[in-house]
Amino acid sequence: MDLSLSGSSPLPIYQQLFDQVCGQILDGRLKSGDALPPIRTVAKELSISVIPVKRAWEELEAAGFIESFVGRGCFIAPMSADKLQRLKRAMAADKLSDAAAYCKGMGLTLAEAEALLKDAWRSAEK
Amino acid sequence: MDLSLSGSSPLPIYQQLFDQVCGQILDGRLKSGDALPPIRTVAKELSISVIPVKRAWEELEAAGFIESFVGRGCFIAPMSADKLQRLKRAMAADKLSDAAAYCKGMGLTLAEAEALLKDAWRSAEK
Amino acid sequence: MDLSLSGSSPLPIYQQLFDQVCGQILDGRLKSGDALPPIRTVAKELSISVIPVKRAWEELEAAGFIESFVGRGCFIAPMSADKLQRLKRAMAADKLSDAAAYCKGMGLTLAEAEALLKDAWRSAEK
Amino acid sequence: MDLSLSGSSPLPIYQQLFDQVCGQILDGRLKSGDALPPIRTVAKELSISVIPVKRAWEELEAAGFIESFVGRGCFIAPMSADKLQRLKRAMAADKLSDAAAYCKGMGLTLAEAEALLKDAWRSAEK
DNA sequence: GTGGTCTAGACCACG
DNA sequence: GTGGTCTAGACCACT
Repeated sequence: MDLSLSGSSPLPIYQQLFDQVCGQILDGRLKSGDALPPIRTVAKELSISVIPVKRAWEELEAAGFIESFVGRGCFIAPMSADKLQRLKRAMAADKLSDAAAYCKGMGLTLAEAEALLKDAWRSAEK
Repeated sequence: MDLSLSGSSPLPIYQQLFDQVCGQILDGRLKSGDALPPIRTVAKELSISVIPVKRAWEELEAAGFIESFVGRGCFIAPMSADKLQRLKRAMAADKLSDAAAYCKGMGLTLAEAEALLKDAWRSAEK
Repeated sequence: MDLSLSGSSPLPIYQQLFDQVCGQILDGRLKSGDALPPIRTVAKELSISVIPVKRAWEELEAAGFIESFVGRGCFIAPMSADKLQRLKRAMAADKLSDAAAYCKGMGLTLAEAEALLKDAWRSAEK
Repeated sequence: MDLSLSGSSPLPIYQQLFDQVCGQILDGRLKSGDALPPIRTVAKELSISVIPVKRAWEELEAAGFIESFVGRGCFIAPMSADKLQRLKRAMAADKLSDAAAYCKGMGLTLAEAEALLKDAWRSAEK
């Protein structure tokens, strides 16, 4: 379980943790039933207090990504591959929809937006 | 000059105001030389204090979008059509770049992303 | 705004606060737009830390009962009288449904349950 | 002896076990003198540790529902049909009383509560 | 002044 | 050991 924090990020710690765990579930690195490390362990490894870790885990639970059990730990919630796939597409569509609305508002044409998307895709690393 | 605030938005008030004025400049509703309403007027219309309005105007001036003259008011800064155009494309490209990186992280292909962009474009109102 | 804590209650502080504010919204003592007292004030009045107060307010916001604005305070969220009414009935129906399922499991008849409900209603104070 | 655990329940494991055994005694599936399965057997079947099972059995004994004999096992305690009946009604009345108080607090009338109870009764399966 | 986030401890119930 | 709740401070951005 690799987690890291960016001191330069404007996002709060708990948000960064949420995003990373969420990402690892969506991209398959974490699967249903996998145990998350105890919050105290994560806190110690990242040299932060338990509070932001706990908060991240809480929001993950509220979002249905994980389940927590007192005395046992936290686990990735059961989720069908199909549901995962739909979630991923929905989130991606959401981001693109935002961008599309913005470009339209700026007076760009669909063709221009597609060209920009292609450029961005190519220059995106990883 | 129509400005509005969203109570549900996580963005601070001054940021919302900045974005709206900025957007109206970029999409042409506000042109070089146009006068901005006095901050007290805006504050009264939106039922907020002058402080966030003042801050929004300040940041607009710092970003070069407006110019303020004590005793006369604030005006949209002169900007060549060409510069405006470049600014617009740059901001749109930025948004698309973000979305592209996200979709790539989610494992989507460029073709899938383009399809989603087209869908979003069609379903976008306004 | 009267809030109180029961030291003997098994419920956590934040839960007690949530229930009380929620109740005051549902029974009309708090109306849309009303300001909630600042969390620090509540904490001081109840001689507790800000944490449980903040948590209660957070859950109220997540549940859609209130809205919070940095620097301005927290306010009862706009909600139509109709929606309020529906919410109240839904919550009451939920409680009764639980009780009904339990009584059924115990082998009681509907008539017996109704008789017990009437008794309870009469003996309920307030 | 069928016992099951709900991962989504907020109740601790020992409590869930307690409730189920208690319920089976009250609804007649378990009768005076019946033997309870050994805690190790239950623990293995439910894939949990013996600790919560042991605790559930202990609380059942403390509540007078079962008797345990070292080396022989645990058995449902003798209880007159009359006492059982009274217990059942008392517990049902308790639940209904809670619900009644809640409905009253919400401003519902007795007639409305009865109507909701009837609805719940009909829609309750099992 | 407000709420939002955080540190560095602590105690509790549960397993 | 685990997570859940809490105290008593602190700093930050926003109004």
